[in-house]
Amino acid sequence: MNQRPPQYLKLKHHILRHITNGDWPPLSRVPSENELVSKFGISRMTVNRAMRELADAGMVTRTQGAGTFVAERKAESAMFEVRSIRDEIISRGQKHTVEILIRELVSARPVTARQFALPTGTELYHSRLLHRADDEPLQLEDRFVNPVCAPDYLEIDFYKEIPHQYLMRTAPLQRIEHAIEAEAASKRLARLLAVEPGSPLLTLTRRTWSHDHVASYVRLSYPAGKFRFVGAFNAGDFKTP
Amino acid sequence: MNQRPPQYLKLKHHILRHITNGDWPPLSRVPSENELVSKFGISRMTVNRAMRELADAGMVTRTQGAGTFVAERKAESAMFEVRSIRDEIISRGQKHTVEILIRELVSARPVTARQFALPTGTELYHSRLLHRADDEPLQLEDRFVNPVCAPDYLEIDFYKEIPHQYLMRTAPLQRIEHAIEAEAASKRLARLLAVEPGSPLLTLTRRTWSHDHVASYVRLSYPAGKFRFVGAFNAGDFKTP
DNA sequence: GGTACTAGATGGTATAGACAACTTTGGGTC
DNA sequence: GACCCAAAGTTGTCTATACCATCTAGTACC
Repeated sequence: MNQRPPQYLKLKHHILRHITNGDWPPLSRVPSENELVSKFGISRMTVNRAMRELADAGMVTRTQGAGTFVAERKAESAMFEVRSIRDEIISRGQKHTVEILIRELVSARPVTARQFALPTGTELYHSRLLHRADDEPLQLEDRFVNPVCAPDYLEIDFYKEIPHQYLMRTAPLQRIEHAIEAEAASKRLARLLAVEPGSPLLTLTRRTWSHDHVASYVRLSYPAGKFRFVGAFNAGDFKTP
Repeated sequence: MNQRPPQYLKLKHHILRHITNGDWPPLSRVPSENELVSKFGISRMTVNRAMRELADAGMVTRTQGAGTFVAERKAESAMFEVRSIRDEIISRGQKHTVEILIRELVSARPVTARQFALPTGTELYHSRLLHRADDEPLQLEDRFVNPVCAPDYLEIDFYKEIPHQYLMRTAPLQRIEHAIEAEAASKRLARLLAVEPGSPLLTLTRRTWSHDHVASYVRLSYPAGKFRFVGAFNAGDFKTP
């Protein structure tokens, strides 16, 4: 009757599949424990464990008496949140403006293609935006997007919805890879960010996965002193009453 | 019989207290589920839930057939791991050397005292170490330590055990706060790290908590191009079999 | 001394049932 | 319509039991 993958894991994956496929959109209702009990013929304790672990992972939210619902913000749980630069600027009380420098369809160069694990020459969307806070350049965003994961990426009105928001909405995020480093500004970057050539920049490189493909590869560059990445981590629950 | 805090939480906190107090050192054995069942008069399923959640949080490790044991590496679970620079260098296949520049007891200046939430003038340990990889400066480590949390900090043989290891071993880590930024090298930093003044540095600032106090405040500076922080994050389990 | 096996201990999962706490809903009353 | 209240639905917790998989220690054997 019960086979190698435990029942609670099978149920977890069943739920996850519906969520990441998109047929259970954010905020929609997940079947109640008793419904799942009768549908899958497993006990309620087992269903409860599966749902509780999904809630711990932040995929669903549960409310006693109300029900279980697909969570909206999926990937923003880990430290060094993938936060929208627009939200960042606005929450500082500054004015956010964005300038579109590039928006095109390109053939992947070897170095870029390798990031996507795709053959050289594959067509990719490419955008380059400059974000300003109170009219001062804050972030230069150079982004490549896999057309398979976001077919109408070039059609977005970047002035209304920045790429980050679009991708979060469209593609169910599976994995994120970060690298943060410091570098000296090249002449081109210095000109765009209004700093001296050779002055320090803070650069975040990020790859995201969706539907088991690399969905995007982006480089975010900030002038030193104007931005920093922060995060916190708590061990266990660590309250000792 | 059962009161407001659920039984499984009471048990979790009971175990956690023994671990953070230090009377159950790392790798020591935690009572088996059946022992806890008879000791606390609760059912095994409840004990199992408590222990499973502690294992998920990384506080203990469990092995079927063997038992449950206090985990050794407590805080290295979050992304942007708190990894020892020595391990980092050695795992790159380079030679690690460390030079002790400062090792002293100081009265906290206002800006430092504020980081510790302590009054100005409180005595703190201060150390400054320079780590080299294959004789090239890689990291300058400027560290303040709360004597309450690590009384014999100044007595360590930094050549054998770098501060990071000592602190991990001594103080049960409760919380970590990070900030990563880029900066231009001051003359002093440039000289120590063997770079040009004004050239880009990557700087990590970190505070750690232990026993409900700020235990340490450290600034780690790296020459640009020689180091970067990497991390990854997976949503849910996200395998969809 | 070394090796192979076995019995016991331990954690991993699952069940059926129960009660409690909480939310929503619908009906009844004013 | 506005309000109150009871009923139904949902999640949170807990129990007692069961069977299985794995590891350990001790024993018997060579």
